[in-house]
Order: sequence, then C-alpha cells, then structure tokens
Amino acid sequence: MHGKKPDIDRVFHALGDPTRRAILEKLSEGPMSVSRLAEPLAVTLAAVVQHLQVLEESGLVQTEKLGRVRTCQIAPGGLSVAAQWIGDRRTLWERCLDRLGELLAEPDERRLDVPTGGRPKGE
Amino acid sequence: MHGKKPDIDRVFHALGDPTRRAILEKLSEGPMSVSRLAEPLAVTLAAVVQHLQVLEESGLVQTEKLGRVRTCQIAPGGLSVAAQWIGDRRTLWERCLDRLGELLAEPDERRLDVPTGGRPKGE
DNA sequence: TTATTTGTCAAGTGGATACTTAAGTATTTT
DNA sequence: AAAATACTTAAGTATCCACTTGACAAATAA
Repeated sequence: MHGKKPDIDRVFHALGDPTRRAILEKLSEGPMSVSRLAEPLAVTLAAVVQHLQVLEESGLVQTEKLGRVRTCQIAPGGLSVAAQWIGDRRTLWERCLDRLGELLAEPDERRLDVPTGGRPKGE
Repeated sequence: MHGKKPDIDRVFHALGDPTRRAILEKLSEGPMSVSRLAEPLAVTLAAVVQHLQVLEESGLVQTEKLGRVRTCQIAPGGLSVAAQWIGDRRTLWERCLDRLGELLAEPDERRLDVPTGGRPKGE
C-alpha cells in the first residue's frame, strides 16, 4: 500500500529500448542461446549481452549457463509487472470517463446550458 | 500485416521515463492543467512541457488549450498499444510453456528418459 | 594439443535526452 | 494600462546509454 516499486522503473526502462523488445519477441518463440538471439539483430554479440543484463536485472528474462552456452528465456512474472501498471491506469482513466459519461447522459435533470452555436473560443 | 509500428517505439520510449509515468498517474485522476501537473513534480514547468510533448506525440496524452491554460488528459487508445504488445508476448510465452507442460505431462507415451532423481544440471 | 566456438569484461565514443535558465508570448486580473 | 498568470521556446549543459572494439576465458571439437 505504501511501498515503492523500483521494479517498475527497471521494467519500463528495459522495455523502452527497441532492441530489447526485439529480444523479447524472439524469446517468446521459446528459449534460445545468446548467439542465436544476436544473429538477426544488426548489433554485436557484446551489445546483446549487455541488453540481456538489463533484461535480467529487470526480471523480464531468465538465463542459465550450461557448458559454454547461456540459454535465455522469458521470465514468468516480468511482463505482468508492466501489464498491471498499465491495467491500473486504464481502469482509473475509464472510471473517470464513466463519471463524465454520467454527466453527459442526463441533460434533462442537470440543465446544462450549452449555447446552441458559438463557443467562447477556438476553431 | 507487413507494416512497421513506429507507434510502439514512441509509446514504450515515453513510458520508459519515471517522470512521464508520474504524469500519467496524475492524469489518471482526471484532466489537469500543465501547472497543476508540474506542482508535485520536483522539476521545472518547462521540463513538464517537454515531457508532455513526448507524451502527446506518442499518443498517450491529449491536450487542448483554452485561453492561457492547457488542459491535459490521458488519450483513449494510447495505453492500449502497450497493453496489447505485452499481452501478445505473454500469450506467446504461455503457449510455449503449455507445450513444455504437455511434454512433461505424458511420460508414458513419449518415453522421456528422465532419471527419477537428479537432473542433468543443478537446481 | 591446437583450434574453434561461445560468451565475458573493460574502456572508450558518439549521440540522445532530461534538465535548467532565461527571455518571450498570450491571456486574464487589477 | 500595469501586473500577474500560464505557458512557450531556445539554448546550453551534463549525464546517461547503446554500441563498438579488442583482449580474454572457458568449453568443445579436430
């Protein structure tokens, strides 16, 4: 209730980069090694590794190294954090829309005196 | 189908900044003027105006100026873009999990020779 | 062993960007 | 008209961040 959520920061920052989202898209096809991830990506392997660090610290991706190959996959809860934040804002906003709708839906009782033509300003 | 989605880029980039998310949170309480948005924000009015430009170009916020005051509100479709992208990745990933689940759920037919105790690699 | 694959680390660079200050515009108030 | 309000715009700055190069480490293949 009163707690901060520093995860949110990291998650949205991570999602803010197109290359990182591309990595997530690829990973949503299934687990994959670092070099296979890098293959279609127009950046060096080193860059991909750096992105993976960000993604892992944000909780969006899990990795495990076996032998010389590190296998990456999407982490269970990661995207939920972002999804929930967005969901919350949307419901709040829609509730706000509803209130507006209620007002506009009762022109009889409220006697909104909207002049038929000619607004104070604009267009 | 074959089109690029530059909206997604802008939306996620916009959401990547904490101050911009704070603005959206405030706006989810309802429409608000620029200066009222700036009030609790530990940055100057000018900075808020710049953030609002980003938010508006990304389609997350709508503004309208009447007289000398610009009123801002959350834009209808904006958050949906992000929500849908996240939703898509999640379903893809869950489908992938399902496949894995199917494999693990039928040890009889498939003859997966998983040794009863002891996975190939550590926990 | 030697070579290849696969990834890691460190340092540096260039460009993006969040922020500030300061000056300017338009609107409303007095 | 003069002053205050509510932004707007421009320019400068400092930091962050994505990316590269290059050297290095570890596991596998020849």
